[in-house]
Amino acid sequence: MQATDLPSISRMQDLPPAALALVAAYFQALAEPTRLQALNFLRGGERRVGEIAEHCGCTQANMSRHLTLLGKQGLVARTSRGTSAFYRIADEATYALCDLVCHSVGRRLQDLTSERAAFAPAPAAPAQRKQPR
Amino acid sequence: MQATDLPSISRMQDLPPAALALVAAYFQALAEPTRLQALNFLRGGERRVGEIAEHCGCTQANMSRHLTLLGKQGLVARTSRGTSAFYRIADEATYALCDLVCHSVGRRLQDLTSERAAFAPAPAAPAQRKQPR
DNA sequence: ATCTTATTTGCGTATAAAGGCAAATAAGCA
DNA sequence: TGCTTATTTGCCTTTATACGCAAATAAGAT
Repeated sequence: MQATDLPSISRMQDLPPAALALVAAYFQALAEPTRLQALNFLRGGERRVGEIAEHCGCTQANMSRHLTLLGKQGLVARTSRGTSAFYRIADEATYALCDLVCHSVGRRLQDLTSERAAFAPAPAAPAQRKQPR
Repeated sequence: MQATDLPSISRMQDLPPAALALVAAYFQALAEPTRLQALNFLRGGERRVGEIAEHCGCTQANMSRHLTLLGKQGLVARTSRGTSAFYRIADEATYALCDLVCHSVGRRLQDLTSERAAFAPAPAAPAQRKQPR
């Protein structure tokens, strides 16, 4: 039973400015290295908070917060069994999304690298850096 | 002439933790409603800073900053003609990316809406809100 | 050269995010 | 019940971000 008149919005162009805040919050959830690392780790399947924290090299408390945030954006889902809490990827779009960005970033990294290579034939001692600061 | 051994990384799984910071920065650029609105606007083609600012209802100074930030992540490109600066979408992935997120967000909005509808048959006076806060 | 328009930058401020640490909560087990 | 383990929450500090406003810069036009 469908509730409203939102036909599953598919293009950002169609969003009213107010709704862009939701999209921004979604991106915000992905805008943190530790959270991305956690998501990467969760590709291996459901994991406990402690495991994830250890893998990412941060405290359990912080990882708990990160996972809560990801959960609020629907990126991960939580199940508690016994005294443990298991998290798993909940939004399949995450994969495509991250890979898409990785492609863009990778391409840009490559551009920067070859650009730098063109300016500095000798690989050692990057005296005058050519990075975008 | 290809410079390095980076074969255009395509999956985030393959990224070393250090590189995740770059991906995070990319997402961070998209994690702001005004910037998303500006990107939306730029779908119509190249625009001046002033135009974009007006469309988004913010000062020119702030829009200039936003666009600079988007530029640093390779999302937009700049061309100056006369006394004006024109910006345009530079990363085609942006479209796919935003639409992907809009789909996820839209679906989630729909879920929340129908969930709320199930709990509160009367549309007025949301006394006990059922939002995720 | 001076003025005008468009854009960018500097600086101060307010708000949000992340992490450390300790305490609170929850679920099993002796 | 008391103990243990796992997770979450509260409080604080630090750092980053967004914005307002004024001043600086850039490119034309008179």
